[in-house]
Amino acid sequence: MSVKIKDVAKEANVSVATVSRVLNNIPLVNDETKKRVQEAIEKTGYKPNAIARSLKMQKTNTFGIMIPDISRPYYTQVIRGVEDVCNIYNYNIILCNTDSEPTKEEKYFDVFLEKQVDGILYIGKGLSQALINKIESNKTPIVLGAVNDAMGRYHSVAINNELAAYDITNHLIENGHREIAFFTDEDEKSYVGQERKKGFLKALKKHGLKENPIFELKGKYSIRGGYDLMGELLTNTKLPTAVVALNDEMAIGAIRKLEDSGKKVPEDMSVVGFNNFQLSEWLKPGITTVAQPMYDIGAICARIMIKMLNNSKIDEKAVIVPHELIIRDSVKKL
Amino acid sequence: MSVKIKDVAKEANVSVATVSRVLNNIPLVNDETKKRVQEAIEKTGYKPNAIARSLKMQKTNTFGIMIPDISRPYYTQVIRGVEDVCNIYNYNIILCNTDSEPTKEEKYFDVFLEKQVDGILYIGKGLSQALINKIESNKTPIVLGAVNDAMGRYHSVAINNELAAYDITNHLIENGHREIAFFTDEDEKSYVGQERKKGFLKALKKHGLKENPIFELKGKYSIRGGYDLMGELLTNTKLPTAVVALNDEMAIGAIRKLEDSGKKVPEDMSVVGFNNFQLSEWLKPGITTVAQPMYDIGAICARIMIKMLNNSKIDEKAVIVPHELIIRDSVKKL
DNA sequence: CTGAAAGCGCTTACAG
DNA sequence: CTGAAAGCGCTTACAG
Repeated sequence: MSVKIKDVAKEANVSVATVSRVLNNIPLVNDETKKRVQEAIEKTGYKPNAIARSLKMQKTNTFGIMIPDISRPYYTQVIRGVEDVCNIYNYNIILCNTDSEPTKEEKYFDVFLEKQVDGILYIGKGLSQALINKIESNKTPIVLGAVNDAMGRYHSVAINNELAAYDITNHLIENGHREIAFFTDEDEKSYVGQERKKGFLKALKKHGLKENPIFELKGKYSIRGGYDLMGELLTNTKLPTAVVALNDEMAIGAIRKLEDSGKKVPEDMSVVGFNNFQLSEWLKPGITTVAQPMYDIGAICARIMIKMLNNSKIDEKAVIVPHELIIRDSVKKL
Repeated sequence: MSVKIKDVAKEANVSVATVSRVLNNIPLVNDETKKRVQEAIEKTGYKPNAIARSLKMQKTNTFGIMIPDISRPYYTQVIRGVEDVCNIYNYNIILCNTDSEPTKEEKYFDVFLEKQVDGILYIGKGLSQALINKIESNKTPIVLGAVNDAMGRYHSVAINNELAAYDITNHLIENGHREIAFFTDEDEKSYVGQERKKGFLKALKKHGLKENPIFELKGKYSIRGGYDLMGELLTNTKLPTAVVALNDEMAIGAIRKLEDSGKKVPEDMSVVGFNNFQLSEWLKPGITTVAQPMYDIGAICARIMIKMLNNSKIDEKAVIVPHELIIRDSVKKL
């Protein structure tokens, strides 16, 4: 049996109330009593029971965080950011992989409530209506990472996805590209996918270019996904001179397929990605991409959450973090 | 205010004991009463409070898991394995990044105890003496993932690291390599590093080859680390024909440095890695490596933990999962 | 400055 | 089959 506060109290010859006070650094304890209690704690090897404390305090110092898939490097960095600030403020996190499936998101939301988390961090493609209903019928604070809330109801931290897509498309156009393919998410409801599509189209429009529907391909956010999509694209008789892939893994797959088909990047086709995957700088060709401050997104989410719990004032509801166009070698100047 | 078991009881006109019984599927409840309670639960939208339950039951259904760094892909897969089986059995996990630093490991161990986790999963380079002391003065079950316990005290799940290193070194030797460099961990205490070194030396010895201390270089388990190490290696006047890097990221970095120095892989030097990093098959050249079943390691760890908590019999203390030599294009036959 | 007591939201042995 | 009550290990308002 482990030692309880009662045991410490007995050892120190005081009441449990007093022990609790020294544990929580409540000032009005006599210095000598305090020392006696501290010695008793030391001697007994007492460790407070966080569960009991949570029940009494109605606060668990735990966040629930849902992400699509922890084995994807993008999310992994976000989580590290969250963890690092959580550690500073003594919060723990419960992690759930949703695979971006709304039913899993809903299930885990309920799990979080049962576990009495103090706040929920949502990272995913966007809130389903069912999830919004759950959020609304509940007072648990929520913050969104890597997505914005289209309606501006909840706190969020993300880059400006539309602008990011605009920037990289613009980069292509300024390098003389006129026919540009777009490799996007197979999930039409993806908020981020939609935003980037908007930015892509806006850049086209600004330069008087028209979208070619044949060049918009939907697939998986993976190397294999990009590889397959490029396979599809190459069946066309007319080819674009460049492709915008919605993440770097897709871009890597697309490049590999091009090379396997005897084509060179960027000589025969330019390919750009998104997210600045850690490997993207090491590959040949280095991949031109848009970097997101993933670690910061996670860290800021956690900070906002903690502020909400402390009822501190939070400056802006939707925090936009800066993206950065990273130019490497996968784009040819025409 | 959220609804409590008391509110449900009132609604259904029964005692809280009865509500608790239907919640926990304890059979001896009248069918009709049961239905009334279920309706009341539905109506009030009651969700049980897991914290209160944990306090009473002395069981949190939570595992603490410590890993070096969640942003490294190797660990990320392990975690996914853990999570997936935890979900099946309704366990949650609290995650901590230790960066393989013993002081952090010790700190988080205490955090886990305070949080009353039901079990601890240790993933790291090996147990420090201080950590062992903590484990011993405590009854919380522990299982080790990706490392073995040299003394056989604790349950563990890992590949046979010595044999894996032996196999891949052997592969090099059978391809005619006689001078082989070894890129290893800068941390001498790494248990895994030591085991692999043993296997490396054993393979050398078997073929009557001698170790060349100049060719053993210590560095970081990252692309940058491999890049730098290769830079160091290349300062020698005499060069090996092959290098064994202790992970694929290191191997990728080494290859990049070779290429940046105008050398070709595998023509000028062969390079092999470890772990079968997801990108290793997509690169040119494809990297010859040893695959570990990372997801399975995590999943099995979790299953063992759960068995321990149920006092089920567990067949073996140290589970060895199979590794696999994956031959791609980074080794030249001499 | 300190202690006795209530209460956080559950579960379960006991009695009926 | 069901309920009253104790208790899990804490914190804190209240009284002294």
